[in-house]
Amino acid sequence: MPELPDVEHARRVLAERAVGRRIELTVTTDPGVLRNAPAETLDRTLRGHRLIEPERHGKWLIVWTSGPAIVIHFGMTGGLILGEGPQGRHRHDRVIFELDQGELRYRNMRKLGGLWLALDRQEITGILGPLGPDALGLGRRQFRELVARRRGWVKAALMDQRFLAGVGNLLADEALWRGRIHPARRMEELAAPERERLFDGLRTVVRTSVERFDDVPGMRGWLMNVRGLPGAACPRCHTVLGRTVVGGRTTYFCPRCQPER
DNA sequence: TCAGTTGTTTATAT
DNA sequence: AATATAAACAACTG
Repeated sequence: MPELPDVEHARRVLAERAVGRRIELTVTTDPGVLRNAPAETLDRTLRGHRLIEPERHGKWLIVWTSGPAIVIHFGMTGGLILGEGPQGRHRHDRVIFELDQGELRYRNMRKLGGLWLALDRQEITGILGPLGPDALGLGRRQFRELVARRRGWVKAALMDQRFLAGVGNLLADEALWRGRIHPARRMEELAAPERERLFDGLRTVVRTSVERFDDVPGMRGWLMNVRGLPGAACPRCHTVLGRTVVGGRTTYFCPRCQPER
């Protein structure tokens, strides 16, 4: 589930275990994931710098060093692995940062997403593009303001990174299911209590999935745990789930808990 | 062989 | 100006 929780997990691992380490060598085994600098530049620019506290905005990870920053997006199949050494390397480890102690690997099977080099915050802003507020720690009032100026399908809004940063297909379905809102309802037609339910569902889903990263998906009683299974039923009322497409993505919902109107 | 997959960008249409 | 849709990217799995 490379959505906000995965990226936040990676950020915490780095913060706890990699801050202070020095990059000795950057090995690029697949230049296809480098988006704005050739492998040689990446290595030359980063070499000798130490990792400092990383940041996250939505699904973007910003790995700061004492010099430039590495801007990382996981796409659908990416992640970071902190290893003790070269053992355990995988063929989808596309870039490897050899540290003075251990190594950091950017693994990405499908190569959507990638890795950027940025020299300052302004460059990072340009790489990230327009992003809404981060979904983790989003306040209720802020959410109300956001919703007030959005029209169209509610699920499309949740997944729109310019509206709200960090929520993808699975989290959007989960939040809607929790809030008992049909994914194809229109934002401007949601009544005030429905908007509050949506916020509550979103907050619970984002917070819980960040704190219990290892169990997501797979958490009992969650939509994620059953979506896609043949004959899957709503964990709440056991009605057979509905399946449709919203915002271009396969969408699961409970026809009973989340009525169309 | 075919359909499907957690994400984003681009083009096109409304 | 926003929003909706589809295709493309790419590499797998069932």
